[in-house]
Amino acid sequence: MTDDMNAVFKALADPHRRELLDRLHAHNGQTLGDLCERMSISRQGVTKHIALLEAANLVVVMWQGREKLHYLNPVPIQQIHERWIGKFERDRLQALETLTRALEEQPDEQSERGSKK
Amino acid sequence: MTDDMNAVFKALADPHRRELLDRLHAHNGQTLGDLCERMSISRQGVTKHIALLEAANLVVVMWQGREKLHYLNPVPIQQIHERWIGKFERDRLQALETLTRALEEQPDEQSERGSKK
DNA sequence: ACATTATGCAACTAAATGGTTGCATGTCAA
DNA sequence: TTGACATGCAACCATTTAGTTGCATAATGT
Repeated sequence: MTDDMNAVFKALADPHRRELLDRLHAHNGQTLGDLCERMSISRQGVTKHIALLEAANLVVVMWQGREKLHYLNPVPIQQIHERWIGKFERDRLQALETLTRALEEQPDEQSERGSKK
Repeated sequence: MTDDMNAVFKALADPHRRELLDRLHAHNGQTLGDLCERMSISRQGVTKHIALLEAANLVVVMWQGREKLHYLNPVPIQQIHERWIGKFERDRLQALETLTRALEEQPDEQSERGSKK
């Protein structure tokens, strides 16, 4: 519970997993079968992705008979926002200003090396 | 410029890269050498990470003589927040409530299979 | 001019990742 | 009880990733 931020960022890094979160966001409490529908990968592929999402605590599951119901847990995302994104946004304007000023300081020497063939 | 969200998420998935962003956040405009200090990996390792951060447009570079100055670009992070995190946060309470209600509906059958040895 | 400094590029390796297939197991319904 | 359904587990493979080392190049200071 201390710093699984890493697991959360890793989990968010894959498009399929973000898709799964999006689907749960659209309709919470879906079964594995539901989540597999119109997914381009196999059921086991989806299972593996879900395992990561569970490990990151982004998805919690509940068994109901033979069905596995999946629920979105928005808390880790909230934490990312608070612990990590917030601090960048906070100085967004200031950072841009710093960059702008820096760029203006060397109007002659721009990307001499950056654009070499 | 359309959807490099994937590149951004991927870039954020690595602890070293987040560390680099943190360092630039603490002190903008550092050189490669600066950023390598007290980093546990080699300079080339750092270079590779920075390449990804640049590809994701999270860091912009400016050459000044032989020095490469790095600046944090907070815009993509801002976009993540707006396009992706915001929508989850928005229903945070509602989603938790849904989960809570769902859990209460089956007080008998919890994780019968989930806890099998 | 020369040594030093700041960086880039390329080749290579090890490990992690994303995907598959095959088979096993528990649950439901007839 | 039996067959179909929902899912899990394990082995395997291909690709990507994170890291290294070695050498090349451009700018700087003396």
